[in-house]
Amino acid sequence: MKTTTDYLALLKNLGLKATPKRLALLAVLEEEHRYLSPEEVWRKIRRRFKSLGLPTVYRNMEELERHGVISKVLHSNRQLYYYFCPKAGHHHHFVCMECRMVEDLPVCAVREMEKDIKRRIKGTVTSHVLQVNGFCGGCAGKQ
Amino acid sequence: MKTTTDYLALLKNLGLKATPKRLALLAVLEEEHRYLSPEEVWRKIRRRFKSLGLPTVYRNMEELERHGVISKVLHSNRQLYYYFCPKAGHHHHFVCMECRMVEDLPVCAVREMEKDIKRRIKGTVTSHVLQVNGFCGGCAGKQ
DNA sequence: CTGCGTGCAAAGTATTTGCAAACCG
DNA sequence: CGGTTTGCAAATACTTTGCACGCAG
Repeated sequence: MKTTTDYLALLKNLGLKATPKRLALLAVLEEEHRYLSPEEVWRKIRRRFKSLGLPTVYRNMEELERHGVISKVLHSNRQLYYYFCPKAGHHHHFVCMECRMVEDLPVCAVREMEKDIKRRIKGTVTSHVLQVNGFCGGCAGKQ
Repeated sequence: MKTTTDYLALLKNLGLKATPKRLALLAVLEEEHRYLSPEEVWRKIRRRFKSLGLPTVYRNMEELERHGVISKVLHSNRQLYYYFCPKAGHHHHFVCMECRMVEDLPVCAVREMEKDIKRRIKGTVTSHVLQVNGFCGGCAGKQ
């Protein structure tokens, strides 16, 4: 749990203005500790303001993703979902398909594969996508 | 390169009717050896028939993907792209961001991570997504 | 024949864009 | 004050759906 001051500093470091809407967006995403779509975020915070447009939420989430504050979650319906990403540095995520909880996975096995891959493709690797799906402890029990 | 007979058998095994349109779709996807969107496939084969609807291509590609004959490629624009997947069994892909070539990666690092992951999340892992992006031998040289 | 496959037209809907007004620093 | 940020409305465009007809097995 972060304080408003933390978010202020976070945004300032990125050269982004700390508007009330950005702060609310960040707070909701972090509190939930689950991935949310722009519309879901919008539903959760819109009433706190006299007006809040859905495009604003889309734009802010996209911006924050570019800066690595939040990260996209892959979903089979190919819609946009984001997760507040507390961990810095390279890592990946486990995503619970039931409750949407996301957990950081500090290990990255792809790094270890890269030498093999480079030899095989005789090219360069610039990025990779990795996400592990399943059921978290709580949800696996209920199955 | 497969023959029409190969595709006939392939479709039969899946319980799908071997229509001329399905055969053309499969042949194009395999020949290209690159990922293509439904619309791109449609453009390439529509003139061979007196009529061919884009929805038909969407439906067939979705169906073939379900049966594991072709596989989805992740793209930053979140549109649908498919790749004809010659390799059977569990594997992942290297995708060239320049020429769209896809190459099978027989190694799966995630399998090795799973024990670690399961301990960490105390849940169950049901699936994972892994894709390596970069530039293939030919395209890396041109950069 | 008989049920899967397809064409066509139409809907759906998440996401994006443009521009003027509001606001943070 | 000056450049961001936002609201609103509208557009975009990919993808999906419904239904009647046609064709593969």
